[in-house]
Amino acid sequence: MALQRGLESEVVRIVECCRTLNQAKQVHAHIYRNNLEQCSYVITKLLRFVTSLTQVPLHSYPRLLFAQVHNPNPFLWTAFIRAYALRGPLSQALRLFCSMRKRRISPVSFTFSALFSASGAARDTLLGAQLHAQTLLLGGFDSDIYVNNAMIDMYVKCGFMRCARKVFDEMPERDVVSWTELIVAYARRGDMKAAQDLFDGLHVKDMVAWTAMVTGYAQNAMPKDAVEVFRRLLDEGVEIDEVTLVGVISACAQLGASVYAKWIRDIAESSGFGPGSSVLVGSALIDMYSKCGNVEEAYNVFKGMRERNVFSYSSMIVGFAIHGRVHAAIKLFYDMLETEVKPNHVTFVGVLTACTHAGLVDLGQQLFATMEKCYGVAPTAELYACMADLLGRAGYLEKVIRLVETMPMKPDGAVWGALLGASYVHGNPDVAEIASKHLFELEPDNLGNYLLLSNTYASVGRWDDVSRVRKCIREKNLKKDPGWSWVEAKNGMIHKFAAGDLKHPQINEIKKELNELLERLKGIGYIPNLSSVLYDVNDDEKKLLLMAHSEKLALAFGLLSTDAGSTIKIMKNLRICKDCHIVMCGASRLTGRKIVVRDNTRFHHFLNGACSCRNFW
DNA sequence: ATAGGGTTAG
Repeated sequence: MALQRGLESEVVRIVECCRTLNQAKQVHAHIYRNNLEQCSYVITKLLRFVTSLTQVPLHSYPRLLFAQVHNPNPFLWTAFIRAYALRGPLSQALRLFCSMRKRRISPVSFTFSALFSASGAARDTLLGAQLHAQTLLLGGFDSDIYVNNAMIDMYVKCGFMRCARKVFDEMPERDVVSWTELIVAYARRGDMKAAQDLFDGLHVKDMVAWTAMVTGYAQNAMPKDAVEVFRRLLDEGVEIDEVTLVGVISACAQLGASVYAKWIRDIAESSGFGPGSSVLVGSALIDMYSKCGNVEEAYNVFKGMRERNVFSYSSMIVGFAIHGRVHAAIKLFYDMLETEVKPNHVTFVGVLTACTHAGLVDLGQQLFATMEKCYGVAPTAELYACMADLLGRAGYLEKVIRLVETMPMKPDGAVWGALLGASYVHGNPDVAEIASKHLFELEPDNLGNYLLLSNTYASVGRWDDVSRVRKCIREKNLKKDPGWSWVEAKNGMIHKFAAGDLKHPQINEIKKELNELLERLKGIGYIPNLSSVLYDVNDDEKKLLLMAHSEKLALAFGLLSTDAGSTIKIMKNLRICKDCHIVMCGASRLTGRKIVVRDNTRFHHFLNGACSCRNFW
């Protein structure tokens, strides 16, 4: 007996060396020669290997392996069921499970965890619940930690949070995996409060649990909290890996400040996950640098990567596009086509955005038309929105309407929003009415849409319509998002300004600097652009309101607080207005400074009186 | 055996 066991484990060790199907078949012959072909243990190992080869159909050789054992034990059954559970069809996995039950063979916990995982992946709630009932009927499984964890995962994937929570609350013993599964589930639903409460109650936090919190905050647009959690994780001496880094890098990208960028880059490099060694970290850094206004450094990271994937290319293309480096974006796209890396729909979002910013309608249309046939990328709603923006901004409003009518999915807010924006730019209230009618249904509380419609009316002097829309805004009690701007001082400190904000300690100096700048600008022909004011007030009041725009305050502070010759970096939460854009152009000429403004969608690089967007935004 | 993963328009 002992001799037999020794032989079994020796053969199993040989099985574990298999790398190809042919090798597996040779080992199988060896198994025959040693009379081990009925041994479930050995065959289970071999079956696990051959079912991991995705090119081998399960009904061919694997099925033969399984069928030749007369009395397969639960582990062999499970290995075969698991293969179908993972690779499908799920119905076949169930059929096998039923035969196993008919033969009165008891499943093991692994059998259930495989089936739960498959029903979760298939979002098959009914099946999941039936299997849950089975575990209760059979008994003994309700205390099994693997089975319970798999059940939590299944309910979470199917969207049944309360069932998942009930399993969690009632299981006699939980491990860090059970906790993390729920933390992630709450974070994905946007409930960071619940996630944080659970996390606080977890006593043995490991790297994965910490990472789930960092990523959760980053994904819910709470970058400061993400960075805060990451700092605490470092303080506690928890190990980090590339997944942890990606979460916090994404948070730093949202913060958009150079100090955070430098801080996390150093940490990434010193922990051995620099862009040279990790595609994941490298791609995240590309996105971060471009969102921090440093597209050159983004490109340096890109060039320094040993391996590049679709995320690296897409992030870089999008980066070039939002910085107005249109030709760099398009060139990189064509370079990418020469590599093994296949573009996806985000790649096309990037290259189409680049076309939009340069008004390259023909190229954009051609790419959009051939995208699916040549590159296997099916058009998504986002891509239709890009096309609506491309055509609309170039003035082809009817083409956008035709595009919307023919798109295979229901047009979303982005598509109608692009059309409304284009109607405003081209002063077409009739089309603006069509777009806003849909937008008011899809996004009833989005003030921006009402303002765009109202301003489109105003631009052609339809004042009755203007007051009608304004009345509607009042009735709905919609409030304008306060405009904020941030600017980096010399030491990397971030200073925040609201429109008309007088609370800054250096406000008097700032006002003086701004007034002087505006006077000098008037000397070279600057006239305040009163149509940038969205309020119905007299011209003097409009001039005052314009002067108080947060980006102008930020600009003045930037001029005061940074060295002559250095770049001024401003971030803002709303779209930059025409008047501020004119002022930034002029200021870059008068002061010789480079000014970079990140508004809510893209970057403007002002240098020597011109903007990288060529006044087209 | 089970948990954490980056790029997206107006």
